[in-house]
Amino acid sequence: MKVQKEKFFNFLSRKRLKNTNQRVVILEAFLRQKSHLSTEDFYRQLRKKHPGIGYATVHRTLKLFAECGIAAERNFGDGQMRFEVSREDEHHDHLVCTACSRIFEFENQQIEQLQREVAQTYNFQISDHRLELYGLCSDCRPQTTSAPQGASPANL
Amino acid sequence: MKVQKEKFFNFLSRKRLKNTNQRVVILEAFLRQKSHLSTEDFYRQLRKKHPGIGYATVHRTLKLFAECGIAAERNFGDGQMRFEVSREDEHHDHLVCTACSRIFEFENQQIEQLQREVAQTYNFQISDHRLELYGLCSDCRPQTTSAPQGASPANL
DNA sequence: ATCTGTGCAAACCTTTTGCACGTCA
DNA sequence: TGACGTGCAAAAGGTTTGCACAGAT
Repeated sequence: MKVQKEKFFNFLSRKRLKNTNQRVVILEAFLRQKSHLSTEDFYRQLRKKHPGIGYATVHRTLKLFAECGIAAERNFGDGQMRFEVSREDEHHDHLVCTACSRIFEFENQQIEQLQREVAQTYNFQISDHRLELYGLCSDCRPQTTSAPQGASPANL
Repeated sequence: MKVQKEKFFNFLSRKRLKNTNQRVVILEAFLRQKSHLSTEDFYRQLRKKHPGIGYATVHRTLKLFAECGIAAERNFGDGQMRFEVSREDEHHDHLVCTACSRIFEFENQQIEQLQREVAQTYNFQISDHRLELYGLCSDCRPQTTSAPQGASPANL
């Protein structure tokens, strides 16, 4: 996570932006964040430790993260924007459980390669892509083959 | 498109819903619609010929279409919901041009198969999926001819 | 000292809903 | 006739912005 911190601080000084206490707090909470939290959820979690912080500040800071490349905005169609830590060297896609709302990540080079081929067919220059599989995770699907590994109501 | 009409009318009678003039008008406009219009755009287009119709009616009717299976809701992350005609026998994905906003459809069975394999790996029961490739379409990309890949600064 | 950042509240934008009236069956 | 549908306007749910004060350089 050091890479991302440096990247952000470099971004700040390059743009003549200020390195405030709030930004540091939000940055660390963001990098420590487990998964794909919505701005709202992230904000609520943050307020537990830093009650004085404002939603707008969090929102604007997350936007800065996205602008400088350490965060990626995600939108799973539920009307909420989500942010996740973004690393340069890897791209992953998502499995979204429609029952418990948990989100799992996966990576598949074959699919990525086929996407490039599709793009070539259409003479399309890809800059980004998103692939999401919606359905029931192993904990939520009707007959779990083996033992459920952690019955968790999870988020919300 | 006859299939969809019948499907909708069956749906209406099955649910004891009424077959109003507005619903017919919206249904026909929807089936005639070329591409992935947002509710707002669809509504504006519809009002040209049917100025009396209300946004809420259009919205509720599109939801009915989705519920009965002749429409699929799409969300390309721009904060607007989009509806497209949905056929049972085919699934397609999208190429979204970030310059001209046009949306192209494609179908790739290999990718679909790989998705099923990924799901199996995670013991995930897929009910739906979405794959979108974002970038520049052939009309919008800098040089369509033979630019060596990588000569583009891309986004920001 | 200056210029940016923050927190609050309000604006915004799209989707959804309540309600009184109109319409289909 | 009675239940459902419609159109209007307002609510809701989320994101974004204006502004006056606070803080970083």
